[in-house]
Amino acid sequence: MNQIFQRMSKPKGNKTASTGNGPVPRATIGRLSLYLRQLESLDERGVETTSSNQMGAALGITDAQVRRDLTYFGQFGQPGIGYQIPELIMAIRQILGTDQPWSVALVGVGHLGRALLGYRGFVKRGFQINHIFDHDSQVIGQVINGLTVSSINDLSDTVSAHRIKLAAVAVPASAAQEVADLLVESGIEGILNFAPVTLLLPDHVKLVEVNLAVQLEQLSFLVINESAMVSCSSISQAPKQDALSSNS
Amino acid sequence: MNQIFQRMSKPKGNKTASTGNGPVPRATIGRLSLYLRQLESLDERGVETTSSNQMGAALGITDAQVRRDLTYFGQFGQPGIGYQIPELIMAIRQILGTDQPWSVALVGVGHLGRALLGYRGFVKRGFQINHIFDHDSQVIGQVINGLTVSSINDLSDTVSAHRIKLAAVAVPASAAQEVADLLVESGIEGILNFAPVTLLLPDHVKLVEVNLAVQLEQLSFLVINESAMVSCSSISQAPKQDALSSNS
DNA sequence: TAGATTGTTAATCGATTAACAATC
DNA sequence: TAGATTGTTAATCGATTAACAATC
Repeated sequence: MNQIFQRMSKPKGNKTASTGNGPVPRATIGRLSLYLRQLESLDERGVETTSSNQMGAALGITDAQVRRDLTYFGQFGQPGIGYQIPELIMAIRQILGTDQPWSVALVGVGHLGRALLGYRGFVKRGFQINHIFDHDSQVIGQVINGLTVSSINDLSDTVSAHRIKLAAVAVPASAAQEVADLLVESGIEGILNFAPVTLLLPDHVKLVEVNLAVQLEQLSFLVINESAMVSCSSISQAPKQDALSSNS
Repeated sequence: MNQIFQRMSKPKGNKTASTGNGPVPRATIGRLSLYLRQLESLDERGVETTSSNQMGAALGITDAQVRRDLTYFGQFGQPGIGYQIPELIMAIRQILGTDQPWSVALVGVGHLGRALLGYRGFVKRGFQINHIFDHDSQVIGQVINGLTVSSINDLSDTVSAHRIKLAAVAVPASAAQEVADLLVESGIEGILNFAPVTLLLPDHVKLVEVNLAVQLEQLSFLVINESAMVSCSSISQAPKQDALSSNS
């Protein structure tokens, strides 16, 4: 069991948690994000309590799945009552690591980069883009959303000086591996990659790929196969990787 | 068996295909996109033949998985030889429905919309954004990437007149459901949704959600759980839906 | 021929769900 | 109390993989 599991294992201090729970399915993490969004929406409307049944219904999954997903991390509900929404929101944020803000470096300030800069969903979830970099001397020095574009040459110093852990890579495919190498050298811990290339990274640097062409191909497949699945969220499913609680 | 399966079932005309193959796993479709990207890359370098072993190694999956994925749709290889790359590329394109171009309507021409407009990966994969719409009268009439921004009021007429099947929704969360309703009324068949809301759509309209906050939360989870999985592509995994070959 | 690699089966592995005692 | 709902187990379902005969 690693840090987060220990931290979350007895949130109510009333039971021994997750004995024999086994590894966390990958899909569970994606669903936790969706639970969180749903819970935040209920919270904004002033709802104070919910049930696994209600949460599942909103996302098209079973109540058993919701409860199972949560119990990988502890016990958050009250039998007969359900879940206290503010409490569960805090718990899920802690599990996902968004109970504290993350500073994110953005590399590549084209349209996609600017879209990410302007995306309020990031800030809302505790991700703050604090440093932006580009290769293009025409762009360097520009101020966008209150941030000055730095030269890619400064990336290494800035990332290591500020101990930035996360980066979003929004550069052309041809430059992505080079940028990734720079980030790795500078001590980055996780990369969100938008470039349509398979990045090669050391094991200790985590990677999430966002591949828009893949998403659109999923959609065209669904459309031409009328009988196929109804919808499809962006919960990630990796090419076979170790299960979540296995060792890296 | 539906259209595509019949079409693909005997690509080499030499065997009875996919008897008892069962439904196509959802993850298989996502991997087909990745195979395609890998194959195109090999093809560009002039490589003519590959093997399940080579393809799997490039994506970190087993050779058995690659072969299994392909045999849901037919027999594309030669024992002892492997796969002819150009032939397999064509076959996968046909499976995914990208052997013919798709016309895509884009709704919302903010930074994200512009990023999508400029994304060469779409065109390369046969997706062409031919119509763009926005709500903002300041933006309507502007020419972006050779396309004139139309009023959202014209969306319905344009989509139905041109029988456009796919749309990308890149509007704020608050407007997304309204836009989706408009698209559905106009006869759209598939929606790629970038707005962070759960869209409600009739069953016959397919949906793929791209949720950037979810992706970043996956990344932060991975980073704070050092022992977690190494990486994570954007192959979609839905909250439980029907399997691919089941009926809609 | 010997070596390589496919397509496919059966075995394994992992994730989801139904069911229910425990609890409020 | 009766009704609701949890946490958890065992059963089910689905996806991956090892192994191998068939084939080039």
